Amino acid sequence: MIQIRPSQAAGRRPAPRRVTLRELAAHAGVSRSTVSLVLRESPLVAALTRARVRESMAATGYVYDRGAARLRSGVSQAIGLVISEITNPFYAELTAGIDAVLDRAGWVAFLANTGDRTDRQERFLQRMREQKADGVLLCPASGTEAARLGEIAASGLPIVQILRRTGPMQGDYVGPDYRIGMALAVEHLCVRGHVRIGLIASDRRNSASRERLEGLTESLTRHGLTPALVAPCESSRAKAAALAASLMDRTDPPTALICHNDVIALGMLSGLQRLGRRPGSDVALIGFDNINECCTSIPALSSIATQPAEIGAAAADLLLRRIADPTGAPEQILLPPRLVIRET
Amino acid sequence: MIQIRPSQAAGRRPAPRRVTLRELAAHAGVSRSTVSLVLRESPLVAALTRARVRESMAATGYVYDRGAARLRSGVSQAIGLVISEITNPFYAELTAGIDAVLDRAGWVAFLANTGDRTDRQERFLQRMREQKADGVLLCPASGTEAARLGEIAASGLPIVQILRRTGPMQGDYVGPDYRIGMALAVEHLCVRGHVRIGLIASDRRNSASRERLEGLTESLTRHGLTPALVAPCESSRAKAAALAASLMDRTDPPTALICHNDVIALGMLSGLQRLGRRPGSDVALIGFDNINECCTSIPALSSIATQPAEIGAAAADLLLRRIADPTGAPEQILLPPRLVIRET
DNA sequence: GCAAGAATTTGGAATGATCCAAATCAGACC
DNA sequence: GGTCTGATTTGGATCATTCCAAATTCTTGC
Repeated sequence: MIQIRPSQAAGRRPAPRRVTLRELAAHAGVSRSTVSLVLRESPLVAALTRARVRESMAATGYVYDRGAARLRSGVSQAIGLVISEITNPFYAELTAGIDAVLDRAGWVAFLANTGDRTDRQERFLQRMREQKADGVLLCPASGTEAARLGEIAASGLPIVQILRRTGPMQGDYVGPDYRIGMALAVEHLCVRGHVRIGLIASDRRNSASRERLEGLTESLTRHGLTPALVAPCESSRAKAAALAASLMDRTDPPTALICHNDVIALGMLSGLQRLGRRPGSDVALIGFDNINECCTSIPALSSIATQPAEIGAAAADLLLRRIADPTGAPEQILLPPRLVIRET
Repeated sequence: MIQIRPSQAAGRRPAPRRVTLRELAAHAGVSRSTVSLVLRESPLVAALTRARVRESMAATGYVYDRGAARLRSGVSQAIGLVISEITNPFYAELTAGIDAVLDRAGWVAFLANTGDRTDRQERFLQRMREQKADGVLLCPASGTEAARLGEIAASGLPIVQILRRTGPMQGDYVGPDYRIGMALAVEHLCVRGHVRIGLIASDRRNSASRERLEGLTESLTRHGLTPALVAPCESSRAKAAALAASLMDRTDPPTALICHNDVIALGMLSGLQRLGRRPGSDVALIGFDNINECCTSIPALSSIATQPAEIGAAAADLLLRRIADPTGAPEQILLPPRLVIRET
């Protein structure tokens, strides 16, 4: 797996050796230590010296070697980002929010897309330890064991979980408040007189699904109701569209559907339409996440807005704080969603 | 920017020091060099010795330090991935394709989202050099200067461009064959008797836009036609929807529209519908990229399929080859699109 | 039992930065 | 001029690995 001497290819272009800190120091006529202090913006060096070193940097085209620095200092300015399903637009927005914060702070992120599989996740976490990332933002794949994450965290790699949390929620976590989201949706539907409300759910083995279901049940209970149905569905338009028929064939079909996310809701939307049902009048339909597409679908999809970019930003922020202070008290940050009512 | 001693936080959890190769060697009763060879799967070591070292690895919980290895060997097994617009589903698919290849090969990627701005791109490329990535997959931001990329490549950081290419296309590049895509669409439309065919375009300063326009013009010329209109539009549903009215208000409105990408096409789709036009019968509408959403929009969007995951995989493949052999001849790989006709 | 050759194993130097304690420098004051 | 003090600057050790040439061990044939 680790390559030995990857065919060094007897450089025709002779791979122009980089200027090192040592050479830079010689060029500026100061010691290595002084240059190092300048690089790290230390206030210890005299203004004049700093200026001279800066000039030499420009003149020689010096490039800082963060890897070498990391070896001694222990800080790599890099984190891992583990996403379970990057092709879902929601995660793309989340990623953009994270990326913006990291860029501003001068950090970089390793990206991995697990496809919600624990083996890929495990492999990637291992690589993060090998690369000595300073921390990891993790949306744990369904089926991740809390104990395993505990081990990794204990080995000195701070983890902030996003969107989903494993086990007894004690570590750092940032995500939407799914319960409030469900409460908003249920409230809205009950006011309109809906009584048979169903949930198109997802994999029960992750907290994001469980919390949605619990939120729904609690909210319905407050109105003296129970879920009319709970149908699991993979997160894909096609699967959701296909599911529509079997739901509507029932003897007592639901009058309102809340979907685990917008991808499913949009699939359901077109599935229902192909069956000749008109979402919004025949059947109420509410998605989750409020991705861009909701505004332009026909009819426009109502959705519970979870503000992925803000969640990403808050998570990145928290991870950087945790890296700076590994012993601080764990934080659980829940961002309240809003309900965006459109035509369905 | 570079932090000095980020508040080492007087470890309560005492940050369990990692086992080093030296300690591992002692545990296994061999030399550092031998352990190093085992780690790199060298055939030089005796099977028995290898087994012993492997046992010790498991027993001590050793974690390879790729950063330290890189310092000596020069290979980091990490690359940079620079995307211009991650929230576009097309790029998300592309990223997934890249990620799959890298994962299989045991590499990791640094991710950056430039938002199509050259300053962010420049900043990120600088960080890649500091982190000593072995290479970069780059979708150059509009306005990127070819000379700048040349400099960077000459400094020893291999670059494979994806989707867009700057300047005289001489470096490594992987992307769809936009011209063929346009030819397919034009052919299809002309056969149906369309004569007034328009293009909803994008920023002209990148090759992906220029090649689309050129492809369209060439294909139309072969039919003795010229573009009925070329309207620039930002890559957003809302902007595209808003644009619809002004297009249809013309005295001689186009009967067919080809859109720069599906995001724009879907915005246009709903914009047209709100104006009371029926895409597919009143106006032909063809998108570009064939993202998932095309199948489930109502009416289903016809689109030129560019197979992002395959492009990503091919690009990652090429970059790994280029890293292994920096002196090889540059390759330009164009993947032929297919036309997927649906309801519009 | 020994030489030759192949198969393994090894220790010192190197990679490019930071850390740290100690050295040097510059003023201020007597 | 000498001493004290605070501000700068410095060199040697160190971080965890690989490289390389040389040393050691094992086979084989006579």
